[in-house]
Formats: sequence, structure tokens, C-alpha cells
Amino acid sequence: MKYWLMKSEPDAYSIDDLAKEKNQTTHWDGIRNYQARNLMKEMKKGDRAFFYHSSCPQPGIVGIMEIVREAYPDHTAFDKKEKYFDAKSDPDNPRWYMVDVTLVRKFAQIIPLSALRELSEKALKDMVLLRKGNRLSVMPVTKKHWDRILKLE
DNA sequence: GCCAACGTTGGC
DNA sequence: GCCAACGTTGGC
Repeated sequence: MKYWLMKSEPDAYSIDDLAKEKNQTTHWDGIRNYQARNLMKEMKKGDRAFFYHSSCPQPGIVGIMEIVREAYPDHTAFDKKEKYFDAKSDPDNPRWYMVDVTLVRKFAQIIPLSALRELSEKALKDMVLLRKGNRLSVMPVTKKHWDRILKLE
């Protein structure tokens, strides 16, 4: 089993939105970055992912999700009415993919980015999220880092 | 709102 | 293939 981190702006879609979904499950659509897409294609059913709130007053990890369906075409790229429509994605040869995720649990308290940064020179050294200039919205997390982060809860 | 750090686009 | 211009992300 692998571990991941997936970002979302809570104004657009928060962990509470996920909690309100039927079966607390949704498709993680709208990824329009090749590196992030390629990582999503590596995801396997049963993998775990941190839900991360970005671009908000308190960025940080707010809970845990599980991958319940492996990568399949992101149909929102085909629909002109969708925000993430992409004319270059052809239904016969889709450019963008998404996975389905379900909520495992929401943390009682957010694990703020600032708390992660405090460990960036030690236990969380080289974590992708903490790398300077990091902009990836989907990224891998090592088991070592995953376990250490859970101790911050 | 600012700005660093990328990623993408398009002319050559 | 190079690279300047432009757009986006995301913390602060």
C-alpha cells in the first residue's frame, strides 16, 4: 500500500464537503497537471491519502482518505460547461484522469503546515510538500513520513 | 496584494 | 530545441 497527499482549496471543496457526500465518496476531478495526473495513475485501490487544505487562512492536513477506484478518464474535461473543460482532451484518447476517494476520518484538529515545517529539517526532511516552490497538487508520501505525521494528531 | 517558483505556450 | 513571455499555485 502506498501513501499520498492531495490538495484542495477548502473554498472550492473541503473535507466537510467530502463528509457530506453519499457514502462519503467522491471523484477527485479537475487535475490538469501532467505530473499530478501521472501520480494519480499510480494509485491503487486501498492506498491512503492525506486531505490537505491549501490557499486558505490555515493550510494543513485535515484528514485521511482511501482510494476506492483507480484512475479513469476525467469526464469534466469533455464538458464545455465545466470549469476544467479542456478542448484538447478527446473522449477517445483522454488526457486527464481522476480517482475515486472515500473519507476514512477527519482529524479532530488540523495538522497545520507550520507544524510540519517545524520538522522539515529532521523527521520530515525531503518531504515533497515542504520542498521550496512545491506546487504539486497530488504527491507521494513515504510511510516513514506518514507515520510521523500521524503522531502530530 | 505580493512574489517566488514553476509549468505552458508559441515564435524562431 | 531554445527561451522569453505569460499564467498559475500557494504561502504569507
